[in-house]
Amino acid sequence: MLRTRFAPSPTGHLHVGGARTALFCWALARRAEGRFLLRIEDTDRKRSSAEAGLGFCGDLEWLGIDWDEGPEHGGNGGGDTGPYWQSKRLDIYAEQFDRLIEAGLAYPAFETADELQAKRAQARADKVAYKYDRAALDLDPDTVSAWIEEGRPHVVRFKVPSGPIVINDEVLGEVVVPDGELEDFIIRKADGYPTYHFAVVVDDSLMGVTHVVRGQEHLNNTAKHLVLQSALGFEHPAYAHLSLIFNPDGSKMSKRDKDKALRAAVREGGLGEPPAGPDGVPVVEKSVWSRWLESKDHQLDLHQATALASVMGVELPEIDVEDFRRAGYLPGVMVNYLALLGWSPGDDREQFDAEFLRRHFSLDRVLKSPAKFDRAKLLAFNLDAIQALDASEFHSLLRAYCDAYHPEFLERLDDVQFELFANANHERSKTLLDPLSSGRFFIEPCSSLRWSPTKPVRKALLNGEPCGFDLLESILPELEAAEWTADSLEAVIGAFAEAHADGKVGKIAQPIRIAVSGGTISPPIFDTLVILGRDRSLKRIRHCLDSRAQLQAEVSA
RNA sequence: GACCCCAUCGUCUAGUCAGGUCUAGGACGUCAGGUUUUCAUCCUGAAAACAGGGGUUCGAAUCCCCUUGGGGUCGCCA
Repeated sequence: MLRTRFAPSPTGHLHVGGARTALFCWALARRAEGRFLLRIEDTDRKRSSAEAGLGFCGDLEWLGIDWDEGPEHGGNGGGDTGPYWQSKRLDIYAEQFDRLIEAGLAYPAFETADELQAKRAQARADKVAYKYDRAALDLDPDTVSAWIEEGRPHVVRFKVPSGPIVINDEVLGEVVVPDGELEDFIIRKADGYPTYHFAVVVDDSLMGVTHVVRGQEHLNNTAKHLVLQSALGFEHPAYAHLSLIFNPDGSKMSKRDKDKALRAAVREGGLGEPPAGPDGVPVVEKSVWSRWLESKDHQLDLHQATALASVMGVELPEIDVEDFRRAGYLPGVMVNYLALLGWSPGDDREQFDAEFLRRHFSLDRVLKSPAKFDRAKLLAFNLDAIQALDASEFHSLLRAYCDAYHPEFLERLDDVQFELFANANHERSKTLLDPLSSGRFFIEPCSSLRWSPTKPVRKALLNGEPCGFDLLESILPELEAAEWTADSLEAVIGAFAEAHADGKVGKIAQPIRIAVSGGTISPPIFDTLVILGRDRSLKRIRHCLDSRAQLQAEVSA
């Protein structure tokens, strides 16, 4: 049976590259009626945290990617080839280490990380490629035993056999790594934990993974994994390396991009100290701050990063699935768009759902070349998907979205108003966030409205004869007398336009829009008035008329 | 620097593996018109690509080589 796995390290949210890998692994398994498993690669004791693991489980679920084996979460997971956290498989690795060492295929090495670092730096200065010199192999066996006896810290290195290594990749074809390219890489760290290379090989084999689908940044690692598999007597799984996803500028879209953006901003601003937040307290603790600046290995957590970005006025790049969810994209659109980055059905069809993908996905239609992530196209797809929704679907999606990210809309609009608000915004929304950012005026108090003399405002209120203010003045009594429904308001305003504005509804609609919203953007004016309600609408129009003199003064100034 | 990967409109791509039907198709974006009470939507139309050079072949976007360009990796990270 075909088995695939997605094996993220729990360092944060799921980013789009990881999401696409997971999606392809999932689709491949589903298509073949195989199994898809999730495994947490938490062999880095410094960086792993429990919450982060759960974070991307939620992201996967939101995308509709379910897994058969792995951490149990929301009905997914379980399985009998676990545990699915590498940190809980230490005894399994220990067994495999012993086999390798006994067979003479791995050996202890005593250089410290700092010593190795220095040698690498030296090699770079000398402009030669660095490779571990196998010094530990020349050590006298008695010395080695004595050192181990006395507990001297050491790593275990794999003795890489000579000869070229051939990778048969399902996407790239045959890739040959020439003889002598690999050094004797470390398979067990000084703290006893396996390195990625070792854990991944052992786990993939023991978990029965038949197809390894991962990003192309792993292509070089595959050579290591192949020789390790041979040494351990494991079968080689099939490999498929996916091309990278790029930012619009052509660099690799990376989970570290947010961190990079912040570092750049800090460097540019010449910040020595962590800046203070609105409450006067530094947004990042001083010790965290200096540790962060010391090394690129340290990243700020999401909370700190967001706070820092906000006080510095830096826009963090959207790279996590969660970022797009927050920005109001639909999960099906993300799946669709992600799938299109490197895969296509082969005809002109571009828009499809997960069901289509699981029926048609195959590795032989995966592109070798990298793809840039195009926000504009994603946005266009999101618009199409939103428009394809029926009114009640859009309404409930918008409600759920507000509930998660902008509860103030649910607090200040009652159920009837909210439904009207959803309906009135449906066809003009590209994202679930759109109606909220253009519709803030619906939930703000009337007293906070200000009319600034921008060009469109001047045009609608001050220009012409009669001008918008005049028209507002004269329609006000009619509105006060009107029944407050969209139909009746339309009739009243239509008739007014016929009588006083050359039959052009726009001439009166736009002044009203500006009066009640403070700006030039709103849903259709009749809907807007109904959502706002009679009292608030009339109050705002009067308020606007009251500010006529001031506005005129500002214009002449 | 060493090794590896990649190369069709600005972007995602179809076509490449099985060379001719390709005066290279679609989508997003852009531009020009049109519809519309604002914004958005919607409609019509246009511009826009086989990176360059050598081969192979009757014939090359498609096969081979070189160049150029882009990217990845080179951690006791994964």
